[in-house]
Amino acid sequence: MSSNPADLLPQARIRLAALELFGAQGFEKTTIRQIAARAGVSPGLVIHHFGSKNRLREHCDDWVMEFLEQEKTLLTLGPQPGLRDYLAEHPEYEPVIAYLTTGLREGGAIADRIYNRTVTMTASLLDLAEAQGLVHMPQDREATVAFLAASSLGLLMLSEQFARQLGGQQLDDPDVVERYGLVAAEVFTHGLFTPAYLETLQAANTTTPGDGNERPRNPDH
Amino acid sequence: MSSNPADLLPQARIRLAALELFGAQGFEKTTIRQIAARAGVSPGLVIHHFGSKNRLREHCDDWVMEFLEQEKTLLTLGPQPGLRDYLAEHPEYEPVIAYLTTGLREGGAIADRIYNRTVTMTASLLDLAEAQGLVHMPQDREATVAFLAASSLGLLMLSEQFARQLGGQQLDDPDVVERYGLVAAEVFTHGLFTPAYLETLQAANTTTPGDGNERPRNPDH
DNA sequence: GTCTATATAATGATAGAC
DNA sequence: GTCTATCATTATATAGAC
Repeated sequence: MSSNPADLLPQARIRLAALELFGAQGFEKTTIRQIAARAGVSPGLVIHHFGSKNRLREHCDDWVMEFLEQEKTLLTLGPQPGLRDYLAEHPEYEPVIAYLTTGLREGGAIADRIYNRTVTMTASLLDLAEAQGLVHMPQDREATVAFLAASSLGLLMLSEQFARQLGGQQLDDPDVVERYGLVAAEVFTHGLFTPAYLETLQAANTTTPGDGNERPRNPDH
Repeated sequence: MSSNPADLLPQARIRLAALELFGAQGFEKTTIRQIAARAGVSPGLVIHHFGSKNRLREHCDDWVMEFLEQEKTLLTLGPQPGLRDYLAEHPEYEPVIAYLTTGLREGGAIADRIYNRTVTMTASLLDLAEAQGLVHMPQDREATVAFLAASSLGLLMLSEQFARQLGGQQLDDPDVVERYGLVAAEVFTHGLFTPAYLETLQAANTTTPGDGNERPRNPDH
């Protein structure tokens, strides 16, 4: 991620190449030969430095998580107006975002780490907003954080389909950013359903659950 | 999916075995030999009936989408109280849900089909709710539908991490269902942020975007 | 540290007997 | 339709020269 890849030492070039390929193609579809070719070294050197393909993945995982610790802003970015310009100023973030997205999709250890990191970040941002009186916190704070974290990361995982429906191709396309930003703001400020909706749901929760009648009342659909 | 797998014809057993394995392990990690073993046939017969591993996947895709057309309720299910009992009554849905989740994660053709189907379903449900006066629709209806569809499917893709944080293991665990249901109802009814939040965001959108200052105002984080 | 050459294993797909 | 046997390819990982 530092300046020119050709200036990096072979070991760093290998890690960078692996990071980019894992993020773009996924772990399974990426071969050691591809990584070696992109890094400009032999396949044998990849194994010599990292032991195995799996250990190379772990190194990439650690590297990305450490990168996120230093660049805390990255995990707070959603499809809001500033995103496009922010990414334009920091082109070295793109492979990291691809790695995060692919890592979440593939599951495994890195997905848990990203999710947990997002939860922590979301919680502190929510604390900040609450301290400024900008939020009226639901009773279940932990569930709120979980819901927000899963929603934002879920949107990232579905960014391709989401952006396409909104007339763009990427999450940071201007049209996508504007339309999503306005809707999210509206929904998260005024809500989407009338209070009558909430009352029927709460009534269903206090009565016998599982009779099947409360299903259509789910506000998530 | 019909009664006992042993009663099915070999071709149907192969399709069922492939569906379950693709959903549980993903397409890449599943081998033709595994499918054949689970279906109780030889690897050669798998190819003889479906031509190739990729064509077998396409058959599974088509089968699942057709299944969804008949069982429309399935795609409207979120982690609400009725889910657990509903799935208990229909154990044959579990492999389908796993296939949907894994298919969304792996991307490709099936992910688009699932997303588009969810959008259609979400739109009609929103229409229904609006007709009953239960929803105050944002200006951008299409973006609202896209947001709701991506949110619910994103939650499905992250159900493992989400459920774990809420003290469960699956999306349909009682604790998870109850806590999520209440928070979602609260957020989607009353909203999460104060109107001041919305005003600052709209002000940022009408002025010059991309100065970086409107980033922390994103209500999604 | 870096390379070439190769061992070893597993996979998707084919061929042909029954 | 169903099987066994096998081909051809590709992958990770190793061994050893330089």
